[in-house]
Amino acid sequence: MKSTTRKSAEERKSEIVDAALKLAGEVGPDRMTTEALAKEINISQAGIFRHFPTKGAIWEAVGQRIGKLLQTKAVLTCPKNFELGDELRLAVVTHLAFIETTPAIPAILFSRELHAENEKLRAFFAGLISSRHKAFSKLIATEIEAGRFNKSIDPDDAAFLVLALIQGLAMRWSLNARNFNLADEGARLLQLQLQGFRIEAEKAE
Amino acid sequence: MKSTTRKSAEERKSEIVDAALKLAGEVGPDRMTTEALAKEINISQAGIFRHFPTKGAIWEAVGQRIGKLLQTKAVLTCPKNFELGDELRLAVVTHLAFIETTPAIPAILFSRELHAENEKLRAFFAGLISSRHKAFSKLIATEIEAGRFNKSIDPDDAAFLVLALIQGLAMRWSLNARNFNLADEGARLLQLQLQGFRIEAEKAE
DNA sequence: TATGTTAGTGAGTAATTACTAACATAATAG
DNA sequence: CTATTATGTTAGTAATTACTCACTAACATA
Repeated sequence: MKSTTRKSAEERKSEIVDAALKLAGEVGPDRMTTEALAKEINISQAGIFRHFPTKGAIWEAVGQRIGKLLQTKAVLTCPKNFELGDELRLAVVTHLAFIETTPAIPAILFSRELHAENEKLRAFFAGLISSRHKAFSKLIATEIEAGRFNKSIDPDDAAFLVLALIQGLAMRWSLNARNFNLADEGARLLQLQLQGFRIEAEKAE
Repeated sequence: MKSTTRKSAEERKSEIVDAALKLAGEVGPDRMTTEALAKEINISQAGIFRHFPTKGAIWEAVGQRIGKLLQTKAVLTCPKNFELGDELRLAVVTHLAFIETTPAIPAILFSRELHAENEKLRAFFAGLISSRHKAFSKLIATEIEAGRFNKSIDPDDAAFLVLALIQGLAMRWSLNARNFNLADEGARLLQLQLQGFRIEAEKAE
């Protein structure tokens, strides 16, 4: 196996990022070595460094990729004709479904790479999360203006609760070896969460 | 510095665990090497292994220590004479204050050690969290029975929301370089969270 | 004081891993 | 067809790090 067809740098780069995303989810971000990456796409370990100068650069590319995916998924599913007031729920469930198909996301969020080694990556993810927070906050503000949510609620704080719901759930999912359905569990909890925001909670009985 | 007074194994073990807890919070759990540990308590690196057979064993001891501390703090502060209905809030704020003084906890929760390398440690922390969940659930059930919380609420789910609040907040704190007050932020968010559970939320105007 | 035990050390080892250097060949432009 | 460039390989290196081993000195006590 010495000579086969070669791929363009662009294509290879993309392959490497794909593989990184896959392995980060499967074996964990900190066990994703350049060796493992190389094996995954059938090139030599040194070959990786033809396309990325450092491993950190691979992580940054992975961050970018996740950012794009998140946006794509969010945009793709959002403009459907859902009854007003369900946009928030839709956004959250979409997000959870995305996490479920891309388990590397919480894994990276819990990784040493992000928390200790790669300041750039940390800042990038902090930005991603912040932008989600803003989006949730805006949706909640809309609900309040429409008189569906209690107007004493601070949209930013409420958005933090919703974000925490997602992150806390992701953490539980991770600690429990991903052995339950994220989107289902999330939908149920969100129901309870949003009920607390509503102006006329259907108080049973 | 060749010979000084020696310490008992018990004492040294305790010192090592203390140092591990400290360093895990300061430099991160996965950067806490046996070398760093040894330096922290002024013995040789090899000396560490007189007291623990493997590094994993140190982590397990750290887990135990955290478990004990958590229990101590929780027990110490709980039986005060707070107005009924504030026990839950007290429990959460106490927990957050504890995390704030022991930042190794969220750090460990996000560590590779826990998520990929040390199944025993993962199980231990999963157990810790589970027991907190049960405690919260019980407190919430009490509130429901007392007619202060909406009786349509599932105590387990509500407890998950409260736990998620803590964990999500801890994660934000971690990602933001711990640059805000955990307990304060938590108290405010909890207010909003619990307001949603109450039977007579003070709907402003 | 002799003796066994235990805490501690200094020097090393094996494994891992990001990264490099020298060389090789496919693709491609002139 | 040839020269160049881009993609790839093989074989390393330096650093890190958990862990071992042979040995020593402090301590207890018979």
